Amino acid sequence: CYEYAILLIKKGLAYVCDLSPEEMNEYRGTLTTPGRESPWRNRSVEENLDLFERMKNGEFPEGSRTLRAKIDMASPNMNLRDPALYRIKHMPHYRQGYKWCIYPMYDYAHPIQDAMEGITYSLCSLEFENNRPLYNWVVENIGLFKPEPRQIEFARLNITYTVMSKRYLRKLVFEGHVDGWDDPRMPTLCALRRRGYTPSSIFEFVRRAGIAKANSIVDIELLEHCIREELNTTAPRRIAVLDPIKVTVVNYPEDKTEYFSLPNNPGDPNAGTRELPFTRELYIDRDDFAEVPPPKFHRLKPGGEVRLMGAYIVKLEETVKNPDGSIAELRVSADLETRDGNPADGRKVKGTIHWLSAKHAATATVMLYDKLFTEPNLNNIPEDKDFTDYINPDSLKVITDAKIEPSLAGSNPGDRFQFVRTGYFCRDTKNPDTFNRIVTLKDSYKF
RNA sequence: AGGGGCGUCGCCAAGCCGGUAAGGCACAGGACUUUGACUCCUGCAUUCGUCGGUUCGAAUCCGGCCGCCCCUGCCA
Repeated sequence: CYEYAILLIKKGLAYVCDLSPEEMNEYRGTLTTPGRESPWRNRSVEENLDLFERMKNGEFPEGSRTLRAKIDMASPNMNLRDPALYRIKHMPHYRQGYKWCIYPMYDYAHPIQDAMEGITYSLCSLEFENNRPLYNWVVENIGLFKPEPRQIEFARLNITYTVMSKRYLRKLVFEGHVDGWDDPRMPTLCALRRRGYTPSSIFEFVRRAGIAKANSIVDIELLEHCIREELNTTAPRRIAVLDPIKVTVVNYPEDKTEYFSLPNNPGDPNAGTRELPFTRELYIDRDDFAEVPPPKFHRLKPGGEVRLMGAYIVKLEETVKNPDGSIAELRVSADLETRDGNPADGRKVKGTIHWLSAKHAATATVMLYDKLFTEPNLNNIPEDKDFTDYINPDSLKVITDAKIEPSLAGSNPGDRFQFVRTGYFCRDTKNPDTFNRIVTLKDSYKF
């Protein structure tokens, strides 16, 4: 950059200006009125060269002088009103230490660096559109770049219910609203990775969202759709009972253990199967039982039947309660003829629920992540509000005593599964005993 | 106010050297289902910010207006 600056000085296209920051601001004019030329604008090439050299060597204090491009103080584009190219900074240079005291401005260094790196299309976001004429000015007036780099702008990605700017993300981390840059609720790549999002699902999301110049905010549902779509074909199904209640199969022998074979992916026969132990004492999810069922409730209810996935059809016989009224245990009877199919009498059982043998189930911690904010568009909140006012208090629910099927114990950190009827989960890489919910399954059932 | 951009379905987004509105997400029905998942059908802009002009014909060309974003750092 330095050599090219010398070149521009020699061409009479750059000059050392002694205006103070305040003066320069005043000379710049306003959006509607032209600026005035600096009194130092027409120094000789020799003087400019000498002063620039001495700026570099640290002879002048910070803020005393700048190297400026000689363009047009009356330009309607403020960036072209003799922008600073170099300013003095008395800070240690990464290689020259305190012997080097000048540093180039972004607008000057950017096109040069692009050219040196062989960049032909320099992509950036919309707010740099006004800088493009200056980018081109540098490229054209240095005139030495073989493929001349070109700057092309496009709109940055925004997603509903989250923030994307570094400034905001930084605040979330530093104020402790999240556990760090890789907190699985963050939209950072390291967080998405920890959450369980695959690179391919993110690529697919970005591809479908598209690239354009309109400021926009993409529905988070599109991102979720992309990871569900991928994991539906690749994630092995497993059973986890997040909020367990005890179920006793009254007509099943106390000391018997049967193994049922469940598909790893019902949509993909090649995915194989795994064995799941069945005993008299089971766990099912609290959500799958209702003492007073809402309409169209296809799960366990008084007098009703459900299919235990991959096993028997079961009928609720009795609800045992604790003294405080809470449910202690559900007692059901199994139709032992339905192990491999439907009942001979042709009756239809609508619901299928997941279950685990109490004796065999392992315990795990499960992190249920939800949207970090309650407001879809954080760029659109009232003036007197801060974006942190909209943080979702329920963005994380920790379950410490979830029951998981035994086979999950042999999985590795980073492995992804579909917890059947619940969602997609990823074994955490930082805390291997926990599973992160990547995304829920779609659920068309409305209470 | 001067300049630079942008405005097509709830959210994205093709189309834009004129020929009569792709696709995805979301949503709503239905089929299938030992995941209320998946899959599969079906529906979802007579209209392209708006007004007017040119034309046999305009989202596409022309003009006015409206709305939103960016620009007055020796930040990036």
